Amino acid sequence: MTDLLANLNPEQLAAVTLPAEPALILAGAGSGKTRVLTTRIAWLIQTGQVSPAGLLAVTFTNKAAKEMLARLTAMLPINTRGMWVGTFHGLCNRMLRAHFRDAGLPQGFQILDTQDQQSAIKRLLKSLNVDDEKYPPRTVQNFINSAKEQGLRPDKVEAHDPFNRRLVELYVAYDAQCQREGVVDFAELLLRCYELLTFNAAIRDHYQRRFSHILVDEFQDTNVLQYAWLKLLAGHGHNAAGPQPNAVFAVGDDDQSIYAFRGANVGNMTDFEREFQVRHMIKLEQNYRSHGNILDTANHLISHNARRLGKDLRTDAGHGEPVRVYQAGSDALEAGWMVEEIKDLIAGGMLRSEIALLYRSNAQSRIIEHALFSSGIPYRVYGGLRFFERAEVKHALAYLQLLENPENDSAFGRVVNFPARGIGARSIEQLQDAARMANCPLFRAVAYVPGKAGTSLGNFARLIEQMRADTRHMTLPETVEHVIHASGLIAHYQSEKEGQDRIENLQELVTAAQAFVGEEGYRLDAPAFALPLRDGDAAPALPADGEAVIVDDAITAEMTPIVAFLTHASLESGDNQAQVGQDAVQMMTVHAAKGLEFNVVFITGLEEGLFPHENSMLDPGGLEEERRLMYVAITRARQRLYMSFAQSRMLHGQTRYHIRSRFFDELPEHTLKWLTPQQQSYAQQRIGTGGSSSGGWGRDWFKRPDETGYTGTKPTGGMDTGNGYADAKRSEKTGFRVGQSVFHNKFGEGKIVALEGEGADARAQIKFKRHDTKWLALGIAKLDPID
DNA sequence: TGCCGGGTCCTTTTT
DNA sequence: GGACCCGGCA
Repeated sequence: MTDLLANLNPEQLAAVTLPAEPALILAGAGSGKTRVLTTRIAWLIQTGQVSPAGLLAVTFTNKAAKEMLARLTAMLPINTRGMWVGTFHGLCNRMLRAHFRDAGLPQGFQILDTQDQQSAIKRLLKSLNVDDEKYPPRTVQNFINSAKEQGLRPDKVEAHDPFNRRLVELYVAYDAQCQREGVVDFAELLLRCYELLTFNAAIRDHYQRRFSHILVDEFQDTNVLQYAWLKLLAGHGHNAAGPQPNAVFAVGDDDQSIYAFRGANVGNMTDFEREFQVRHMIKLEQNYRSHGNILDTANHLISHNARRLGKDLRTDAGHGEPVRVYQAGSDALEAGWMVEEIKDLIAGGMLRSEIALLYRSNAQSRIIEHALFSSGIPYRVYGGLRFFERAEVKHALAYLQLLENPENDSAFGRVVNFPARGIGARSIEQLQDAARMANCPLFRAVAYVPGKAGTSLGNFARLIEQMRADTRHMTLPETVEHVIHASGLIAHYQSEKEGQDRIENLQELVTAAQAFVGEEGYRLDAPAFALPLRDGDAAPALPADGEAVIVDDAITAEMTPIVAFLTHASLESGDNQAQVGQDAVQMMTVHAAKGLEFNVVFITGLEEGLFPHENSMLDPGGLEEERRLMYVAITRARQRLYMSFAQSRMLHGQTRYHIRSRFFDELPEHTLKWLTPQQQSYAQQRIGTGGSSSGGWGRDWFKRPDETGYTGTKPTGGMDTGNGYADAKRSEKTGFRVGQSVFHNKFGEGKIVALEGEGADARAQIKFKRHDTKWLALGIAKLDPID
């Protein structure tokens, strides 16, 4: 045990060895957060306070879960298989698989990823003849997901206007469609599981008794529903199984909350503190990653945020180098400068993989890639399409889905005519009519379509039936192999000139299936264990501590290997790129960099409108989130940090002129070293600003703020600044607020960018999706709020 | 049925 | 600038 706790600093030690009570650990960047979390688990087990089966640890990403398990195995000689360590979605999936009947789901329910969900919604809108100008699939999707993430079923969603009432109707129809087809989207996994625990006392009691310790990683990123789910499992409040709620050990950093835009609620941290009457709050402020100048820069910046729990990172590492700041004439020059710097670094012995190039938005990567490519520096771009999201892979998976579940109309629609087999839009329409008449899935409606269309559809149905028969006794990898050939996918891509990569990906899918079978130990002859808490069980058979593995195997046995593999594919979309292993410069968005660290970090494109992003100003608190994002970016660096910005940049096909980011005005002077003079050189001016002169935020961009009196708070133009709360006040006068989405009968959907005047003079500037940005008089224009 | 061209959109993203 | 979607045409 002494081994386990050796080398922890006093705060870490205190956190690891806290008593079994609610605790909140404020873990700053680079403060050894994962170490504390895993050591805590190991310590709890080793001291006999809990068995591996009696704790639940939840993370956001599969990567984090795997990392935790790997470190745990290194610390303790235990079998981590069957332990409840995973992502929110993974753990909910597991519970739903075990209790599928109680959850009202079919046994082999399939999981929709974001793409699948979008196409399901498109299909729904089409079948209901909904005007997709007024109700774009994206809008409907966001509406449904955000409702679910707040734990709201359609009957609980407040809708005060016709637009929202219609959205609620669509939400109802969408859920019905999913239920009919036996599919579940990501948010549904969580909501369904939450409802399972809410409405089924026996199951709730079971898990509440079982998980005496609950550990949560990245707690600042939890949304309302996830927090509610945790409260249920913890036995907090009136639903408690026993007098004592289970010990929730939440680790998070409010300063690194960068996912509010997708529903994360930092407020969960203070709510948790209050609702669980947290007596143990420990701050981990000792940073083991970055040099002093880098930390000072980060601390200084983040101190400009008003809403913080408060925390200051410190290091023993010494000041180190200053933060280097570079002003470039253009985005191309910025990239060119970076390439030169990188060459020097590499020449000086720096590993390429220890150099990270960060940017705010993906669109910025292209020009940097171009520069790196031209000078022959190997690089790797993170983000973008992942393995299981590729079209050809999705096609193959759709065939597998259809083998398993012929009711899955999404899968049917995806591959009925892919590869092309003469089934066109008209045949599909006939089929849909038939399905509607007979009130059955498309697959079964095939029998009711007469004539030529019926014949080609019949051939397709027979193809699927044949595949199902042929693969009945095959292993999973054999099945995948068979399907990619028998479906005609391989042949199709062979005839396509650009098809070679796709064929390789399909082969890779077979390999993935092999790896999956190997890892998960799926055997077709797996003994079927009885599940606890199944229908008809008089007394729920609660697995005693230590029997976690049995439950896990039971779930495995309930799922066919195909369902298990499909689930794996949806919940874990795979790696992005094949070229792992090579020593390459790392390129990614700041969001993607969270949790990573590098010796050298370049933060690029630090310009007003880009970083902070102009759209962030529409949300209340948006600027603070951008600042946290910047904080995350800075704290990725160990030894050397560069920051750069360009005076002109190609954006959306237009040259735009930006002033440098206001964040520069929030950094301490003494940690920065400007590599460029304040005035750009003549040569830079010529290359950088050549041609266009439109757009921009004004004419002072080429001067430092101290010369112009520019305070860094207000660029010209309609962009609102500051905290966004001022606008919330204005809404009392006009009934509208900045950032609000509205619908106009003529111009369609838009977002309010600015408001001015009051009463009869009140005007709103609205950025319309399908039209230009316009000023409209609120007394005259009829605007419907749509959010 | 399938291909081409025009129109439109464009922050961040995990599951 | 570029990806993606849809509509029109061969």
